[in-house]
Formats: sequence, C-alpha cells, structure tokens
Amino acid sequence: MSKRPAGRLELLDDVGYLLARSSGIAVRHTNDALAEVGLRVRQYSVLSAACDTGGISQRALSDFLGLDPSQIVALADELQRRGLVERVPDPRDRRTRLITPTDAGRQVYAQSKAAAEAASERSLAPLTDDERGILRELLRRVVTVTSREPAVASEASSAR
Amino acid sequence: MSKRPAGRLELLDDVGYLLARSSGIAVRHTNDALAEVGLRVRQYSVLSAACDTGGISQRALSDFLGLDPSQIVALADELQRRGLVERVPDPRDRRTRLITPTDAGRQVYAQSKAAAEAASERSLAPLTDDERGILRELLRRVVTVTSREPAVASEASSAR
DNA sequence: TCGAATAGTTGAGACTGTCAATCATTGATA
DNA sequence: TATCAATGATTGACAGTCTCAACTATTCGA
Repeated sequence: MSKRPAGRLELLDDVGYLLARSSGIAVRHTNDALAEVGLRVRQYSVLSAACDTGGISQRALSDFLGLDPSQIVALADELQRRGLVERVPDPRDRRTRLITPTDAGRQVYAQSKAAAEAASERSLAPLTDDERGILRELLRRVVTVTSREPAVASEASSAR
Repeated sequence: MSKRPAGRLELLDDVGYLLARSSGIAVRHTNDALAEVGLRVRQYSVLSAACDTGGISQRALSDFLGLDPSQIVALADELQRRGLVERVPDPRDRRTRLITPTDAGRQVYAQSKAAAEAASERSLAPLTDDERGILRELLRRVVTVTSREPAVASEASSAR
C-alpha cells in the first residue's frame, strides 16, 4: 500500500520527465535481461551497430549513439577484450579504426538481441502492438531529427 | 557530410534504445535550460513533487521517481542546503520526514518550470502538438503501470 | 512485550556524462 | 610542397548516477 501522494503531480504531464522515467525502466529491464550474456545495454548498443554495419568508425558510433568519443573508447576496449569486436584500421583513412564484429561477437549479438527484445516486451507491457508502433515512430523522429544538429544555429545559441 | 553508416541499423527499431536516446536528448536540453536557475533535472523533479504535494515523504518520492532512497537523501540535502525545501517531521509517523517546499522553493520552482517547458519544446521540435499529446499519454501509461510492481498487484485501476 | 517491517541515513563501488589535452593523420592552401 | 587547421582516437580528470549493504530509529503485528 504505497501512499499515493495527494496533490496533482505536474511531472506526469512533463514529457521530458516521462521520457527519463520510462527510459530508466527500460534500461533496468534490458540490463537484467542482458546479464545472462554478460553484457550491459551500452555495450549491447555498440555491438549492435558494429554487427549491423559490419564495421563502423568510432566517430560515427559516437554521433549515432550520442556519446562522447571517450566513452566509445572504453566500450570498444571492453568488447575487444572479450573478443567480440576488433579494431580494424581503415585503409582509406589511417586515423580511423573500424569497430568490427568477430564471429563470436555476431553470435553473442544474436543471443543478446533476443534477450533485449524480451526486456522491451516487459517494459512496454501496458501498450498494445499498435501503440508500440506509434511510440516507436514518434521517438524515431525525435532521435533522428534532433540528433543531427546542423549549423542552422539560431541566435539563441549557447546550446551544447 | 556526416558519413551515414551504411547497414540497416536495428537499434532504430528498438523502442528501448529509442527511449534511452531521446531521454538523453531531453535531459541534456533540460539541464542546459535549468542551469540558469542553478538546478539540475534531478533536483528539479524533487522540487516539483514537493511543491505539487505540499510535502511528501522521502519514501514516496523514491517510489514515484524510481530512485534509490539514498539518492533522495542527497538530493534533499542539496535542496535543503539551498533553502528550497525543509524536512518536516510527520507527526503521525516519527520515522518519516516530509520534504516540504519553502517560499523560496516555490518561487524557484515557478521559474524552473518555465525553463523546463522551453527545453521540452526544443526536444520535441520534430513533433506536432497532437503527437506530443499522444507521446505523453503512451509514456504515462508505461510509467504509471510499470512502476508499481509490488508482489501483489491487487490495487489495480484507480489511475484515472 | 518481542520481533519483523519500514523510513531514513551512510558508505562503497561501478557506470555515466562532460571536458580538456594530446598524438597521428588528413586536407586545404599559400 | 610546406604548413596549418581540422579530424579521429585516446587519456585523464571530475562530477553525477545507479545499486548494494549495513545501520539506527520507529512502527506494527502477533
């Protein structure tokens, strides 16, 4: 019998809060599910992008995942240490190193993907299939449009 | 210019990933906006709940925000140190201390709420008003249904 | 009354977000 | 072509967050 706070909680109208809260729930479920293959959700996302592309530069990974380049280094180190990815020098630009999945990496990815999907199922239990589709499309727009922050740069500035 | 990874990125179909990514975007925008009043989004959420309820136990706060009780302690400490909330002993249970807003706290909350709404506006720029409403409803269901998972889910319904 | 459960607190360890600085390489240009 | 700015990767640092375990004070039930 958790005592439900009486007042009207404005946070429940705040999409920013709701995003953070539901993300927290999903991450927790996913980490729980991925524990069986010894991965965390961050490493899983890197492995996924590596497998889907067959090899992706750390810079592109950083852009795509919205993480600082230094975080990519640590994640790649760990995945490499466990033999799931390799750093392959890009012949066309010797500065970049392509994060490339190994066979073991692809195998682990297949397993972890199933686990991640089961976790997602749990997080989104309150929604119907149609609603999940709608949610996915809306979030995809937020992510793909917002993440490319071109030099449009209005006068407001100060961002980032 | 930005080299778009070639392969089909399955992460963009993963609602869990999309939630984490869009939450990250929203939190960044909100923290930027709240910087002008010297708050971070976590402190803002505590202050908001305190103001909306007029006084809420740390335990209820912990449940509502999905945070560990020890995190509430730190957040309340900081808000209290800055004179925005007080810890008022609950006469009906001397174990609990109600996190209660001060006048200054209510004032700062009003300002920060406007800032947070502006940030939300920025994060959700790709969506129409209708779509934002849909997103809010879907996320609210995920949060309010999923967050209560006591062993006995006897207390269903109620939520509107 | 006694023991289990609860509210709050403290402390620790791992993970995350953000910055600044460094090195090698690339690309543009005088 | 020599040079310099920009870029990709890396390291290190520091604050913030998540998750536990342990502890005290208080409440509640048998």
